[in-house]
Amino acid sequence: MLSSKAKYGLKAMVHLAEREGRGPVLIAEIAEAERIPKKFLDTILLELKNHGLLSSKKGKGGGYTLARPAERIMAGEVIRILDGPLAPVPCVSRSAYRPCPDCQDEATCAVRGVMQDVRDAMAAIVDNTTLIDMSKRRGRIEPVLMYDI
Amino acid sequence: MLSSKAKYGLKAMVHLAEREGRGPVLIAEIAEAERIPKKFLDTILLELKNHGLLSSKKGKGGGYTLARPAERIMAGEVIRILDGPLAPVPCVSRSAYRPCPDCQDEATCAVRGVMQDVRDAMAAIVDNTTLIDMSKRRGRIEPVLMYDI
DNA sequence: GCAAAACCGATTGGTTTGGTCTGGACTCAG
DNA sequence: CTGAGTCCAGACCAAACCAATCGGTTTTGC
Repeated sequence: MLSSKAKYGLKAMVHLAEREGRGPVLIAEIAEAERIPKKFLDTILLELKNHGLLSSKKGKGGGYTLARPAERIMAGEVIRILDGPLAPVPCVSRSAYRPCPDCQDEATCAVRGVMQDVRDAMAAIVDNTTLIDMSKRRGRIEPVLMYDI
Repeated sequence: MLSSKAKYGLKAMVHLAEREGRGPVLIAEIAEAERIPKKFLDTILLELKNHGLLSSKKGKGGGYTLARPAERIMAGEVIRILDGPLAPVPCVSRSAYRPCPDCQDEATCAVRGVMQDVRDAMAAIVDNTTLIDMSKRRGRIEPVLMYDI
């Protein structure tokens, strides 16, 4: 299950992708537009910033911007930062392998094989979906924004 | 993340698949062989029984047996019973659709599309993997996979 | 009747989730 | 310099969830 945190993070990132090139965006604006509790979003964006996905500027005229072009930021990066490894069991994680505490022999574990397949299938999707892909796929909120000055 | 409960349930089901046709198997035997806390396994097997995946016999000479041939029991069934729906967000679940409490319009949700793909990819695997598949695969060396993380 | 075994409801202790609170640090206009 | 506007940081908290256990009860075979 995707946590609220990761869900909010993805929504916020897509929001930023859609404002790309138009300067810093306020937390408050994102929170209102995407209906995310502002204080919670605070901590989420900070975490994404500390992992290098966002840049920020303080003070008047400040806000957040994507640290890289939106077409090079993958959904999988956001999810891993906010929710941890994708892998359903730690022993099949590539980014954060750990042996499962309860099985003494990975080779004879009946569960591992199928979970490895699941992990790979999930990774194949989220690591090939960019913020732009996500934005394009959603139904447009305000077409009026296209006629921006 | 797969819960311990589902993991134990899968292991127990594969264990039963490997004893297929040889009469009821004791909880205690499964618990010892698969290194699962017995009392916990108690509740897990009961739940699987109440959902129709297992049959049981009480008293001396009792135990659990698969309610259907192992080649017709899918990993996905076990996982859904013990862990609930696969879908990362409720609004893309086929078996248990619910609107996400926080988005007021599914059509404009940026997250829904990619999560739907993830759900479908997971389902394609776990709903096409039988207990027999899991049993056959265990003990073998996993082929090196090509996905990057 | 007695022991073996599954069945069942309640409870516990720990962890995670989904936040909030309070204050600090930095930036810029005037 | 000062203060309003921002982001930054950590401690804190209630509720939910998880993993497991407890203490029994029923059913069955002999």
